[in-house]
Amino acid sequence: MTGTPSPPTKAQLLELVAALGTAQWQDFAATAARHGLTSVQAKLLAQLKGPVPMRGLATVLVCDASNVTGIVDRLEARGLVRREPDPSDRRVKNVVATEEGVETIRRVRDEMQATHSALDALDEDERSTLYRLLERLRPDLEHRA
Amino acid sequence: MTGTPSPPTKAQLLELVAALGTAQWQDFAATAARHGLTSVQAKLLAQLKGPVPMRGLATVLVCDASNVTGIVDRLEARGLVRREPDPSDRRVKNVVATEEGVETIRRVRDEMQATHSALDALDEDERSTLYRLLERLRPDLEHRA
DNA sequence: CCAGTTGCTTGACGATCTCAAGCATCAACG
DNA sequence: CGTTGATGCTTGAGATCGTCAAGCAACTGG
Repeated sequence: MTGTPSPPTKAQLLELVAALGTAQWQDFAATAARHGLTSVQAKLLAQLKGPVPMRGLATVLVCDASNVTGIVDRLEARGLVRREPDPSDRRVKNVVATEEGVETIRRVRDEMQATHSALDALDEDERSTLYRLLERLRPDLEHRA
Repeated sequence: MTGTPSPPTKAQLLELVAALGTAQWQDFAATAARHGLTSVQAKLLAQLKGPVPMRGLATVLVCDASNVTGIVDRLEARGLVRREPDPSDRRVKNVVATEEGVETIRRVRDEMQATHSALDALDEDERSTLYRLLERLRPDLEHRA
């Protein structure tokens, strides 16, 4: 009954991965927009588990430091983020999410309905399998970029 | 030997999917940049299997039609794309990739090294499994957005 | 103390994005 | 027909995002 189910070409798999990445990004962007955030602002906010220096944000977001200045400016103007001096290096400014910032990004995560309902389509075993496969892709994808 | 390998929470899976989507997008953007294209220009070019009306591009890219005008303007100025009148509706302009445009986007696809080497880490069975799982995610993710 | 490096900001400029407004064309109805 | 409304595309204004070059402050290693 289960002969070989015609293995996908690398190109097909690549296209599917790209399509899903795009769809998830749209879901994220649309959800963030409902909270008055651009997708980049939401992405930055999502990095703030603790205090992070501007330079660190630029590295994570893979962009110029001067770009981070503007994004943090706008988030700070809305009270979602705060700049704190670094006690051990006076050049550094650490960015911290305010309570409102934390709450906002938590809501965005919770309200990504398309993504949530997609993952609900899988049972626990399937999620485990998917997780293990994706974990194998991670190192190559992140280090060669 | 293979007890339950601690099933990932939905949040963990979600984070992993997001991280991989981002990494692949970076790979795509960096590769496109080597050919003098922005990521958005490359993405638009990737849609052109045949003639596509401006409106259709706006739908696929999930953005305003006026935005497409500018992107196509720049691609056209570089000879990667052409605007053709639609024979059955004089309002419509169909966008077609020139030979150079086709060749350029083909190269971008071929040269996404991070993505290719990541997929090479999987054998054929694993790719089949991954493909089937991702296909199940697709409908929910794309339609609810 | 001095030279070089690093962290952040500013300013200039281009690309992306949305919205409102405008023009041309189509489609439908009387 | 001809008017009315919807549709496709472009233009212009204004905000955000992104880079680069330049500048200032502060750290680091002699």
